[in-house]
Amino acid sequence: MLPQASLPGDGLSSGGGWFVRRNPVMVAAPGTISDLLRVMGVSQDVTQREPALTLPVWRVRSGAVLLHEGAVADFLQVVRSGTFKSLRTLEDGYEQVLSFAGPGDVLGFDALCSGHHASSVVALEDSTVFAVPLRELDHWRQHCTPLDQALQFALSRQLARAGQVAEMMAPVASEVRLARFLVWQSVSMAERGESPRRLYLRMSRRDIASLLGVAHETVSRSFTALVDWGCLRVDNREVEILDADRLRACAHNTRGFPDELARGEVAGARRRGTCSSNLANARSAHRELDATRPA
Amino acid sequence: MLPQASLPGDGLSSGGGWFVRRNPVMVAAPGTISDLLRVMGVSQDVTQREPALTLPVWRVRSGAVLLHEGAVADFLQVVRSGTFKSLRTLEDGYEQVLSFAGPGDVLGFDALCSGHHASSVVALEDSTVFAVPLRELDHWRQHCTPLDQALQFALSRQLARAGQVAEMMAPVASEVRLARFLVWQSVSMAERGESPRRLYLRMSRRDIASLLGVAHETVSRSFTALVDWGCLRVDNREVEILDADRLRACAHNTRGFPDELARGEVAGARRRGTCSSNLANARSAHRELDATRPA
DNA sequence: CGATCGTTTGACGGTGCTCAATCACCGTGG
DNA sequence: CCACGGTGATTGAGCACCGTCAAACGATCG
Repeated sequence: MLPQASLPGDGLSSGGGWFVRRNPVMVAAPGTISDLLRVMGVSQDVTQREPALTLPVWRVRSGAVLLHEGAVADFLQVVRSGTFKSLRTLEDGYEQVLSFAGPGDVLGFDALCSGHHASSVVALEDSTVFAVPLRELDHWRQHCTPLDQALQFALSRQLARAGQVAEMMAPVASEVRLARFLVWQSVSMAERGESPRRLYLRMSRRDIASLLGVAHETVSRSFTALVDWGCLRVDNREVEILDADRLRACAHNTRGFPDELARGEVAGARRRGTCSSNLANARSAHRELDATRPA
Repeated sequence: MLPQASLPGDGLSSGGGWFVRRNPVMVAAPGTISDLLRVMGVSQDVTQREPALTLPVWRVRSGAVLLHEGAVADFLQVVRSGTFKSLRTLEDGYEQVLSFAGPGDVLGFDALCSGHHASSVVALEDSTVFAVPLRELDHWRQHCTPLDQALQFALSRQLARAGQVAEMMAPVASEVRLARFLVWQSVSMAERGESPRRLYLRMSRRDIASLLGVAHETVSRSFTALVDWGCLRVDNREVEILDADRLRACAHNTRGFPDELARGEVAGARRRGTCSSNLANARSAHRELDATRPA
């Protein structure tokens, strides 16, 4: 029932069939620069300085492709409402999800260096975006300093998030990856002012699986494992975090079930032998780094 | 104990041990904006417009930590020469390599949104960087348009690369990941004007393993597998690509050894059963995407 | 209500992680 | 000069996590 997206009933549905339909995106009423800045986190009002500047707002239906990988880049997009996933389609049809984006996030910036989009972007629910023409981007950045700084800020955040995604793809137990993903989702929700305990996941198990680098069946199994361990309550895409501390402990641990929680309370759940991992660079050669965390 | 850190006797070592030591990086002669722009790929000379602007150049010895994860960010770095790795240290001491950076690449931009570095940066060989004070960054960007555009270009490329890294971490056979990594390294070398056939890897097997999301022993085994398949010749960190087409074919295939190469020539090397993968989003639900590649 | 897709659960087999030993390489110091 | 400790790279053996295949159930929408 997808209980409500962000912009219900826009009356533009256009009924046509799937991929033949030309416009997965449709133009809505234009927005102002102030609207754009607000969603990007700039409180300051610049209406008086640039009153006339407006830019198009597009509606994107759930499942529609906003940006096509390989297509020439015309616009930079900033999410106004809704949720998107960014993905690359590998040569054999495989889809690798790279990130999820919500209000305030920038889409399509990776196309600037080559002129072609390096990744596709698909709406996970009915959404709206600001479409900034690439031709005018430099002009606006030079004439609207808050916009420029907000853009740099968003790009920096996007790079930092790419690192977090790599952490979630790190070769650790699948339950740990899912726990990290849920913690990450939780703090994302909190940053947007929503409840960090009750999550409604907009993405499918497949998408989560691709982001975490596991099979989607494994995501299901990891969900039930976290439920068995008392961390969560799960009903399809609704997730309630019952024990945030335990979930975080699981997310921090390299492999499987955290040690200090293994005794008693969750009987018989312990099944892995080792808890230290040889994987990758644990305790590698950079002693300067180790020095920052004295034994 | 902790036998020596990054600076084998630079005179600054201050004898007092490890992390207390202040300067793993040393100041060299300052560079000009033109130098910075040149390494970032801007041919245009702006010396006449901004003749007086110079900025510090730092020397970073092999193994030294240029940026510390969690530290407050003072500078933005642009690689002038050498190679770096960027990594995040997880809570349990695990090191996740995020990317490798060479001349022209920007380091530390992920700190702009939070004020603290989201990742550490370590030199893989003796290197030099331009250090751009964050306080002056906006000023320079506004007064030197080529620098600003070069920065945006570099950031866009960095985001695109993050996607490629995710592809290399994708859950496919380990030999495929290594093949993708080598192809990626090869084109990187070609872009810098060096030979795409003969590679000298600056990073250790551990670092490669972390980037690919496998154990470092598996990287060794995958190297020997690619050698057995006739793709490579490997001597420690020197790699010669013998059959680029076959290597690319292996990199494109989802799992293991490419089919069309399996017969005859490499006898007995075939050992995997399936070649199609259920993993993640192969052929998932987005019909618009399929429309772009007609059957 | 039927078709389609998403989710869950089960069983099985294989890839790759773990542990371990060995070798090569290097700078150090006897 | 060679012995010595330390690091990195390689190879082998064993096992278990997770990918694959399969089936069943639930959800959604026409």
